[in-house]
Amino acid sequence: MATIYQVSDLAGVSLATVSRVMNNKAKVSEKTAAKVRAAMEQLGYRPNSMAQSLASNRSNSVGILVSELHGPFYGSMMSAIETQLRASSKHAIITAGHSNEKDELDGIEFLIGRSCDALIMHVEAVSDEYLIELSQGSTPIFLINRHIPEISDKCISLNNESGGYLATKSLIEQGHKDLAYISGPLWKEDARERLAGHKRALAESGISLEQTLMVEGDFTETGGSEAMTELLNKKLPMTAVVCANDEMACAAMGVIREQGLNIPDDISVMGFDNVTFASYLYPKLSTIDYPIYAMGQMSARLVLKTVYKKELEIEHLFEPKLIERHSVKKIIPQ
Amino acid sequence: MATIYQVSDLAGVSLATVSRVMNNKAKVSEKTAAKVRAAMEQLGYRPNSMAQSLASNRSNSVGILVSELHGPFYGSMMSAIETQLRASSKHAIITAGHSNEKDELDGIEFLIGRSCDALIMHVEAVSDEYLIELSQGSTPIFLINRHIPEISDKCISLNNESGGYLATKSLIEQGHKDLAYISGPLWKEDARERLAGHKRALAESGISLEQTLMVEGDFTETGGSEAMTELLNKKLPMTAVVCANDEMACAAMGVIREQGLNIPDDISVMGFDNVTFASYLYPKLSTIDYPIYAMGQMSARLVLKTVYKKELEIEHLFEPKLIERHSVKKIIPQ
DNA sequence: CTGTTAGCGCATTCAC
DNA sequence: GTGAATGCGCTAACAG
Repeated sequence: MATIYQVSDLAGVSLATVSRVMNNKAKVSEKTAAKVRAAMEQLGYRPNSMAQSLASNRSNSVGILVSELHGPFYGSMMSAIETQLRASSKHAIITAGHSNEKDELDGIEFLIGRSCDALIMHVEAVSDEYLIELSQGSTPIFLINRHIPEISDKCISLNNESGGYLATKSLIEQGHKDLAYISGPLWKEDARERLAGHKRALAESGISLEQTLMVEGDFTETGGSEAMTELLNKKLPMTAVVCANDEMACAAMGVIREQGLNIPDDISVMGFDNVTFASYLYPKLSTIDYPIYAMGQMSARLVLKTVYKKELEIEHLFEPKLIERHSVKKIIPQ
Repeated sequence: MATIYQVSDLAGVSLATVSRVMNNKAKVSEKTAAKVRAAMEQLGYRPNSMAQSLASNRSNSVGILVSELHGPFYGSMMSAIETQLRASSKHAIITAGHSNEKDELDGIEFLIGRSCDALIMHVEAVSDEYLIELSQGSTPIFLINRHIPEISDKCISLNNESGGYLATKSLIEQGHKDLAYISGPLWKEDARERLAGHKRALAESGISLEQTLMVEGDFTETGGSEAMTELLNKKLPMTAVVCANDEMACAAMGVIREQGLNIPDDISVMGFDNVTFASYLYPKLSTIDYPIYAMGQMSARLVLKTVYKKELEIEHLFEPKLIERHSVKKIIPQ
């Protein structure tokens, strides 16, 4: 790899000048600039970004921490962020936290160590206190799908409670009374919030919790299958099941069908997230739209605005909305 | 951030010694090592990886270039690689090439500029020549889903032709004669290979190409919908459609059903890739298994072996296999 | 076993 | 406008 020295040699200027034309800071006469550019071209020169960051203390790259690298939800999130960032010539460095504290901490340290100019994180295991402290540090951090009042200007979040409410509410409005609920893992905040929304809708309609079924899932397909199986085994009346995310809903649909039951005639299914494949299922899944792409984009804009001083409008709280497709049946009261 | 100097100060040793205990190279007496560790602890010292790489010319991180950050296929691939790498304390730096030459080149340069110790790439737009030349460079590169004879020791690939053959062959064996094919974008090598396999199966069974339908798709759901619609509009006899990947198969199922047709009674559907959601579709999609997780893992092992000198067994060519589920109907000859 | 001395490739004061 | 000097934080010889 050619270095800045070789370029300055070939161009017959000092390395400071080369540096200047690279970053087009300070004025350089068009004539010498041309010489330098020619030399860079000829040598196939590429600045070493490690050296750049070491010297300048910034890297034009932002660290992204997601829980997993797979799955439609994180896929959309990563895509959204990367696309938005790249449009401003910033790069994303992505790593996974696997929803456990050790890996999340590890990932955060890694990203900070790589001198990312900022971090955008979807973290679930680290504490609010830790994040608040981290936010005082020299690397700006931004949170997605998590709201911490003390640093709410750094959060992009969804009203999960409202989403949970909408889901159950719509089922009730369509005549369902015997509802089952497959929650997310309750140590996760969003899972708790969605459940809270569910309970609010129930309470509002005078349906007591006791007369409903609930199983704790884990947001994965495997967990969804197990939960649905457990629910069915209870042999209790149930005309609809609301799932705390689409992956579980999808798996639930599978086991319902394996039991010879029809969706939505025997059991209606409601999801949450509105991931890409929700509309490709059969029947098409009714769900709650989680505007993760827009939120990912917004988090990148937040970074662009805060760290790189671009003029941008920011929205911190997003609202979910109901998407009615074909997995829910309207019950005619008899 | 604390630097190595502050640590050496506090511990009362030279910075060389601090460096030694960090990398536990060379022998350091347990006593001084303990002092150093205590100092590091106390200062919350974290080595600056930029400085480390600049000085050592290696970064303990490997660059991953995928076409997209979303989608089940790349999700599995990234997860597989990251998991395997992390088990050896190496980190992945991921970026997207968007299947176009500019972004792929850009991504490669970015990753090399970040002094990745190696690159694992799923590239489609750059030329073989470019890659061969790149492989002579100082950063080792490895290719996934692409076979270039000149550098086959750096390739982890799938026998796509065989996969294409298996798919069509199985349909023919089940009595289908009026086949339609939705290919991938034919400028992509894997799309061409899969199509070649399809043609071989056809030829072998004496079915002429003329009596089959074919439309070029683009591996996306949108493209799959359009292609299937086009196929249906031709109003020609068709008992089965084989799709060059699962995303398109999924979309094709959607439009088939919208036309009031039944799967597999009216039209059988065959996919390719066996992505996670293939088994969650209804009916469950029959497809060709692309062991992308294993291949991603293997590519990481290749890096571990070649670059980091671990003892590992490597397999370069993977074979696809037929997964029979419920989207294909056996036709009883009358 | 431990300390000293040079750079790694670049950005950034300062002078001129 | 342009060049010379200094340092970012660390590794890697080389001595001792």
